[in-house]
Parts: sequence; structure tokens; C-alpha cells
Amino acid sequence: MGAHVAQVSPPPRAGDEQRRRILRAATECLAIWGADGVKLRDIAERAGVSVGMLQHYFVARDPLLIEAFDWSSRELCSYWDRLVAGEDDPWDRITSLISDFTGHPQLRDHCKTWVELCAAGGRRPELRPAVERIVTWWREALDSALRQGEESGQFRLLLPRPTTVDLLVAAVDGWELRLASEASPLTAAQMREAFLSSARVLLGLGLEPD
Amino acid sequence: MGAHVAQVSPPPRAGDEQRRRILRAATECLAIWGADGVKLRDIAERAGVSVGMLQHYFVARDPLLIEAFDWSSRELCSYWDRLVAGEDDPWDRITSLISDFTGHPQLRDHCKTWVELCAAGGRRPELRPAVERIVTWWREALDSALRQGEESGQFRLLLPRPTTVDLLVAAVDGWELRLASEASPLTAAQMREAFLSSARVLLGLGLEPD
Amino acid sequence: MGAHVAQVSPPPRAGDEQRRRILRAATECLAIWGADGVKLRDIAERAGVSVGMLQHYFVARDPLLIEAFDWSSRELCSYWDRLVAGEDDPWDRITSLISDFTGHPQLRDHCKTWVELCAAGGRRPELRPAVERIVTWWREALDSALRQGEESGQFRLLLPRPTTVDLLVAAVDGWELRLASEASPLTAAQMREAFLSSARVLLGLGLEPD
Amino acid sequence: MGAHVAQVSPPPRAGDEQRRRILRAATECLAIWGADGVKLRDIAERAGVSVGMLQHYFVARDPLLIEAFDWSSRELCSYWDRLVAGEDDPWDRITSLISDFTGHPQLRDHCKTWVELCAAGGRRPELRPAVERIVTWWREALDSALRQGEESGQFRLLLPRPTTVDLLVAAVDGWELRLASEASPLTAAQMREAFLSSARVLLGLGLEPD
DNA sequence: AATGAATGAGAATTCATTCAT
DNA sequence: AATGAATGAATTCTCATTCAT
Repeated sequence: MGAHVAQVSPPPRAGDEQRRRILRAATECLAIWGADGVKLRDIAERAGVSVGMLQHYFVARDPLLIEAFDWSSRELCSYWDRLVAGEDDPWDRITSLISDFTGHPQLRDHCKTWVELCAAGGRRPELRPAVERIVTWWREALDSALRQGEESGQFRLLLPRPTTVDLLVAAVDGWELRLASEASPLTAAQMREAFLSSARVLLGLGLEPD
Repeated sequence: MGAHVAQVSPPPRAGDEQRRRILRAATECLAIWGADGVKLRDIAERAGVSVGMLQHYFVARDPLLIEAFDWSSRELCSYWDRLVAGEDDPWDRITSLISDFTGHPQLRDHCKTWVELCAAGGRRPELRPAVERIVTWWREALDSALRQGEESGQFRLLLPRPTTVDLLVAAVDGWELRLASEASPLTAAQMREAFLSSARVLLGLGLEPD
Repeated sequence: MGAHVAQVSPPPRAGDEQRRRILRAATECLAIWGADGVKLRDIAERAGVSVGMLQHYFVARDPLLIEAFDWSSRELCSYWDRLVAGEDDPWDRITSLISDFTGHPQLRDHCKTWVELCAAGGRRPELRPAVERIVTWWREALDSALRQGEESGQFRLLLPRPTTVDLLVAAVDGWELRLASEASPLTAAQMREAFLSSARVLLGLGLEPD
Repeated sequence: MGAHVAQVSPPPRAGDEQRRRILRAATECLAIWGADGVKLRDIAERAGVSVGMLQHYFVARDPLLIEAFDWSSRELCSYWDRLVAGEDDPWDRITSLISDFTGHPQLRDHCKTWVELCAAGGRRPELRPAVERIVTWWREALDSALRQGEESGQFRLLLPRPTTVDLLVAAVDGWELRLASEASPLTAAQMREAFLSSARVLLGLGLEPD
């Protein structure tokens, strides 16, 4: 209904590339220094532009950080969308999602950005949509995989589906928090194994290797 | 004469009470504004002392915040120690721990402080011992309860004990992260129910009500 | 085309003039309040800029003061270089040097800056090059004048040349210290006379008036 | 004439020893940090007393520093008085004075205190009496030695006596300034030699070794 | 007499923001 | 569009001083 006349993406304005560079730099800085610790100069240096430029594109510090969180949450979700698009089997989908996630070379940075976003979200309502977006994405991804698996008889959940989803999503968040804190020697591989072995049991898959 | 009334703990120096007041105020401020957002003035006002006094006791901002995180992690652990001390039955111990935790009137603040501590720990190694202390406490508390339950035949774990502990601790952390973010309408009661029903299944307790 | 009008010295960047204004103001403040007594606000007011600007150019208080001492020592040496450049006769050179020095309207301020620099140099090695620069300039200026006068037979030194140089330079420094202290009613003219009459005898010039 | 009833020194009050300890510590600190750099805490620590104690004896920072300069200048002069008291021969008096001075294990500290005093004197009239006291002592000591040597025919001054005194005192001050600055590798022994060889010539003593 | 807890005034510093070019 | 000079508000920090014990 009019969908075929909708512009799929806004026409790429000149300077859009510049904005993206800045947002990417800002996201990286957020992982390093946290939302209250980033300085505009750090972001500008990392993006290879002048401080004045940041203001030129984003008016002020706050809008820049909010946009950065928002942008990075969108980027992540659309990345994951592409990732699971090809997988039809629900267990494969879950496996490839967690494998990609834990296999990312910048996993720890992602975790830090995520924890930073949650912490900042607790203080600033403007950031909550970005938090919601990511939480919702994972809940829906797992929920739909679980439903599909249940319907096909592939999974036999030990717990009600919502509880299972809740537990698995919370566990991933908990491991991310631990990775972000750098406090315990939790590795990405351990995180992956812990998730998969827990999921196998909770979904009634027995213990055969992935 | 009178030696038998000597205090075993170090004699409470004058000013020790003052320090505690300041540390308590600092911890509260950390929950509200985060490690990089707290201002000395806020802490001083909340503690009812002058800003100069903070420096008198803690030399500078950084050492104060580090001590505050450290102090509050010790306080928490010793509080939990007292809490579980009276419970002999492992399942009761787990139940009362999570019930007390989720029933605390300032649960959300505790979650925020914890997330703040983890985030700050990712940037400053000095804070990691405080993170470790809390992580270790929960791991050991659950591990010992699970072992006791296994030995008495009360629990039949679906997964290896370490994995179960890992999963449950991570889930609690994940729910805390969510509460701290204020992003989803997760309530303390839901968190408690999700934990207990998951634990019942994972420990092989069936589904009878607690 | 136009290459022959290229400036040999580094192209004067915008802001270089600003730096000089600040350094000049800082040097004046140093004479008045001493290295530990100057306040950034004083310097900023005297230079007609904001305090933040000092940091913009010099990062922090210390580097600013160090640069100020260094800059003023360079300025002085190059001023003296120009002063003696025109004098071929060694005695005239000595005479015009001391006459200019003692005749300077801000002699006392110069003395204070110099004493301040020496005192501060005793505490901070970074300042020593500036001290050395000035000491060396005077030693070399006198030494070369004395050597020239000896070679031409114009002077007949009573003491070995190095000792004579040492004595005269020390005496000038001593008189400067006295002027800086404001303690004794030593005048610039007296200082000049004392120096010249001493020098005349030490260089074997007899007692004829200059 | 009443001398035998005069109290030679004020009755030693209790706490006088305490005052002296503090003044000595303050003088040492002045050499290290300069008049504007000393902190009461440094002085208190060095004197082994509490900061409150300094105020108890000296009311405030300023009076303490002023008294410290004054006290140390008196101490020095009376020390030198005792030193030259035994020497009847004028040249021996000059020799032993400069030898003792340059041979003092804390020569550099003395120089720093002296330069510090002169620099501070330029800013605060209250300190000038202390400066004058020392300048006057040296002028009079040299003047009387020179007069005695002239009268006995032992010295044949090349320059008028006042000029000679002026020159020698200034040279000593100049060397002290250099030592205080730590900038050039001037040693105490070199300072002594330079002074004595210059003095020998200026007093008409020929060049025989001392 | 002596201490050290407590304060507050004053200084340095940090940075986001503004603005002229 | 882009820069960086310039500013000033806000914060931390330093210390002399005061005061209760």
C-alpha cells in the first residue's frame, strides 16, 4: 500500500559518509571511556576531523552521543538480521548467532559499549529506545527460533518458552557484563560453550556435540 | 583486669564513623550519577560535610571512588554472609538469597551500582578486586549450595555443576543489567520467579511451588 | 618567481604574536611575584586575554612559566648581541654593555627576573638551560673582549684572564642580587661606576676617566 | 657600667627550644622550596611537630617565615662573629672567613636560603632588615680587615677601600647566586680560589700561596 | 601545650561551546 | 564545509586557618 513508492533509504547526502565516520569513532570511544568520560577531542581525533566539525554535524555533545548509541544499536540489529537471514534451521540459527557474536574480534569492545549503553540508559530516558531495540531483537530472535523448533518437534523445552527466552537472554547479558568488567578470565570460547550446552539442555536437545 | 573485655577488632578511631558516612553517600551517588558523573559536591552534600573534608579523608576524588566501590562490595558480601548463615537447607538458602535480593527496597540502586562498578572496572584495574569479590561470592554461594544438595540427593542437576552455577550467576547479572537500564518493564518479582523456576528445573526439583 | 622573496625564518603563524604577548606578560609577572607567586589570572589580565587561553597555548601553568623564563633569556641574549655588534673596540664594548645594562629603565625588574630564575633553577632542572644561556653569554662576551684587548696590547690583566672574567661576572651578579633585594640603597649609577673602576684596574687601564 | 647586671640573654622560656626547632626546620624548608613554595605541613613534619603547633607558636604562616629568615640571619652573623673573633691578622681573618664559608657542608643550602631571602626581600619590606644585617656584616668585616691591613702596611689596595669592599662582597654574592642556581659546575673550592686570588691582587699581596 | 578534624577561600584545570575566518 | 582560536563555567585540588578536645 504505497510501499512500492517509498524510498528504501534516504538519498545519500554529501557528508553522510562523514557522519558515519564520526558515529563509528564515537562508538569506539564510548567503549573505551564510557558515556561520561568521552571527550569531544578524543572522538574528533579518532575520526580524523576537527572538534568544530563534530558540532557542525551534531550541534552538541549530548545529541552526538545519543545518536552514536542509537546508530550503533541499529547497525548491530541489521547486522544480526543479515546474519540469521540465511539460516532456516532454528538450532543452526541460534548456533550461528552465538558463534558469530562470541567470535567477533572486538567482542569485548561490543560488550563495553552495551554495558555503557545500559548504564547510561538508567540515567537518560532518551537512550532507552536503543536499549529496547537490542533487547527486543534478541528476545524475538530466540523466541521465534524456539517456536519454530517446538512446532517442528525439534525442541522439547523444559520450561515455558518465555521463561527459557528470558533465561538465555539474561545469561548472555550477564556474560557480557563480566567480559566488560575485565575482572574474571572468562573467554569468548567459554561463553559460547556455556551458552550452547545450557541451551541444548533447556531446549531438550540432549548432549550430542554441535 | 578488664583484659577480657578488650575489643578484638581494631579500636574504632574517631573519624571512622565519618569515613563510613562519606563512603555510604559516595556509593549512593555512584548509583545515581555513575563513576564519571559524580561530583564531590554531591557526595559532600549527601554526607552532610564540606567538600574539603572529602579530601581530608580520601586525598582526592579517585581514591575516594575506589574506596567507595571497595567498601560497598565488602558491605554487600558480609551482609549476604549473615543472610545465608542461618539457612541449613541448600534450596532454602538459594531461595532466601534471591528473595532477599529481589525484595530489597533499593534493588534497582544496587543494580545500578553493580553495573557502574563493572563498567568502571573495565577501565580501571584498581576496581577489579571489588568486582571479583562479588562475582566470587555468588559463585561460591551457589556452588556450595548445589554441592550440598547433590550430596544429600536433594538436587539432580541437568548440567554439570560448574555450568549450572555459571548459567545462574550470569542470568542474575543479566537481569541486574536490565533493571539498571530501566529499559524494560522487568519487575523484581518477575526476576525472582524467572530465577526460581529456572533453578528448579536445572536442579531437578520438579515444578512444585516454593 | 617570487622565490627570492621567501622568508628564511619560519613563517609567522597566527597566534605566534599572541604567544609572545603572553610570554612578555608572564615575564613581567615573574619579576613582580616570583615563580611560585604568579597567578594565571595576573598573567592573563596583563596580557589582556582569558585564563583559558593561557592553557590553550601552554597547556598548564608549569610549561608556561618554563617557556617564559626561556623566552626571556633568549630575548636578552639576542638584545645584547645586537648591542655589542657595532662596537669594535673591546673596552668600548665592555663600557657600552654595562652602561646599557645599568641604564635600562627597568633594570631592577630585570634583576628580579634574573634572581627569580636562578632561585627557581635551583629547584627545577628544566630551567637550568635558561640560566646557563645567560651566564655563558656574559662569560663569553667578557672573555672575547679581554682576549682582544690583550692581543692588541690595550689591556694588561693583573690576573689570569679566566679569573678576571669570573670575578667581573660574579660581581655583576652580586650587584644584581642586591638590587633585586631592594635592601641597600645601591643605585644603577653606583653599580656602573663600581664595575668600570674595578675593571679599569683589573685590565691595567690606569685610572683615566672613561 | 651595669653590664654585670644585664641579663645576657632573655630567660630561657619553656618552649624556646621548640621554637628553635621549628625555625631551623623552616629555614631548611626555605632552602628547598622557596618562600612561596613552603607548606606548613613540610615544616611541621621536618620539625617533628603538628601543624597546629606552628600556629600555636607563630600565629600564622607569614610571621613564621619572617621570623625564620630573621632568626637564620642572626644565627649566621653571630656564628661569623665567633669565627673571626680569634683572628688578629686581617688577611688570616679574610682567609678563614671565606674558607669556613666555602667549606661548610651545607654551603649550597645556605646560598639558596640567601638568594631566597633576597628575592623575597624584593617583595616584602619586612624582610629587608634580615638582608641588611647580612650585607652589613660582610661589608664591615671586610672593611675593618682592609683598614687594619692598610694601617699596618700589610695591604696596598689597588682601588679605594670602599670600591674594593664593594667588589669583593658583590663577587661573593654573585658566586652564591650561581651556586644556588645549580646551573654551572662551580665548586666551593673554585669559589674559594677565585675569591682569594682576586683578593690577593686587589689588596696588593702579590701572588705567594696562602 | 598540643593535636588533628573540619572548613572555605582561592587557584589550576578541564572542556564543551562559540565564533570569526 | 571546515577549522581552530578563544572563552567561561564547572570541578577538582591545595592549603592556611579555625576550633573542639
